[in-house]
Amino acid sequence: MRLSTKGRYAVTAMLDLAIHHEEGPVTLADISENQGISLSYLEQLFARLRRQGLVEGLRGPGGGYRLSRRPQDISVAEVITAIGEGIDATQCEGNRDCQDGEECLTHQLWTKLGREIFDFLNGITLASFIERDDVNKVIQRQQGRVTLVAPRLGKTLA
Amino acid sequence: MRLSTKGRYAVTAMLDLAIHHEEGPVTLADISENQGISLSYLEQLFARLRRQGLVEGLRGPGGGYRLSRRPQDISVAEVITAIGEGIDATQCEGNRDCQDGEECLTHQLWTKLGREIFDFLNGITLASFIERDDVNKVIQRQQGRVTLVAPRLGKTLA
DNA sequence: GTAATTACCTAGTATTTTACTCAGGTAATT
DNA sequence: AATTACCTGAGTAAAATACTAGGTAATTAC
Repeated sequence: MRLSTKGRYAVTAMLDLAIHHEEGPVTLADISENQGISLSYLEQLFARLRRQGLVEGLRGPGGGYRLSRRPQDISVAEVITAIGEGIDATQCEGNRDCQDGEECLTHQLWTKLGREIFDFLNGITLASFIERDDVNKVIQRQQGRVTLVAPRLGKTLA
Repeated sequence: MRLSTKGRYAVTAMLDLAIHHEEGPVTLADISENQGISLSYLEQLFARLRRQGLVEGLRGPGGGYRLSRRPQDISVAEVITAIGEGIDATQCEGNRDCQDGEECLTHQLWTKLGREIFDFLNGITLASFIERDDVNKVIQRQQGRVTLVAPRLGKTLA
């Protein structure tokens, strides 16, 4: 289990989609502007998310991306693994022979801990995370603010 | 909250120390051989762990590193942050002004999730992780094996 | 139809991080 | 005094990160 800024981008972008799940697709341009991520980088991330079946793209005006499943059916762990951060990456990857014909201590301990972290993140869905009071308050505030200041910003925050 | 192979090295090395906590200090040379990490790289990691007060080094023959605190008083989260992976690393780091004078959505969502992951890992101590039956079984097996095959390997697995 | 909008794709690249190597220190034990 | 350990800093190859540039394809609005 790995966890880097790349995973953070993917998760927050997916949360953005989840927030606007009822309102139709969200364009990457909106997410890019919102979250300060370059458009092309987002495209690369979403290419993976799409190949993993987490999102679907809709071309043309009014298009964008939307979640393939309901927000309550997509976990944070799924998003992180979808962009390729679920790979174990131990030196002795598949090998059970990394040390004298047995698994090494590193392998055993880390795969165990990694699985626990995965299980933990697998229990957090996009919906469960958004539906909290504290997070919800921020979303409401942001929506109000941006609608007021720049209503043409797009669906992401409008 | 970040989590990379660097963090894995640190955590597994600390677990190694925790396993032999009753037996005196463990040398980096032993850990290096055990876990397949270069000695100098380990020295760099342990320099940080020492500065954070998680371990203490004992020089001279028979020396090595040992935990500063009891294994039940050191959490996995502490180890990861000690080597510098606890830093938030959002683009709008301390700034609450990253977007139009307000915190951005990314910042809010991720710091929230990051704190949850931290709390989770903070609940796992070196002792609690080792004392499980399944992990313990592996440790026992490894100790038996190495003692049999190469008794002079050192304290780490002997 | 045509033009605009959006997804989608490929290749290249600068920067940072990772993981390591080397070369020399300093300090404590025997 | 010799041994064995820790410490420091500089350098470096490989990988990951984050981005740039330039296309093609599908859909919508006119």
